[in-house]
Amino acid sequence: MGVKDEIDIESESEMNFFDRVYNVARLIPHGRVTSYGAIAKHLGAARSARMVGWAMNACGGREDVPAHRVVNRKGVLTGKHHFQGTNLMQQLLESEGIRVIDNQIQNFESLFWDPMKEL
DNA sequence: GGGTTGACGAAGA
DNA sequence: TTCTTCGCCAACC
Repeated sequence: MGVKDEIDIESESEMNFFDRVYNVARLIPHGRVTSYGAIAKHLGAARSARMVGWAMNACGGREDVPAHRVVNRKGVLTGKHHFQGTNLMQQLLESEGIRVIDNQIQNFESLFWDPMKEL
């Protein structure tokens, strides 16, 4: 029986960077948003915020990954162009009670969800 | 194999 | 204070 040891996720550190990004993104509660840098920082790569964005691009259109809840540090929907349609990202956020004006999330600081602080 | 790009962010001038 | 530059690392040309 030791042929295949159950590869349990003992530690997230063993996971790929992309998977870890998706894992955190899934934890974002509805009606809340976070930033790429916050996720990167939580993963221990504070300076790899770009990789988080790149990971979202690689996610494709996976519903498990609420990429629309991830914006840059300013609360601007910088990646909305990567979603289907022109303002799908904004509509998804507004659908959760988040007000978005001109690609800018209103009351961003209050809606901000810090994975390090919440987790 | 090397240079550029990218859904970012922090630090420096 | 704003503007510029660097870092980060994977993917693309």
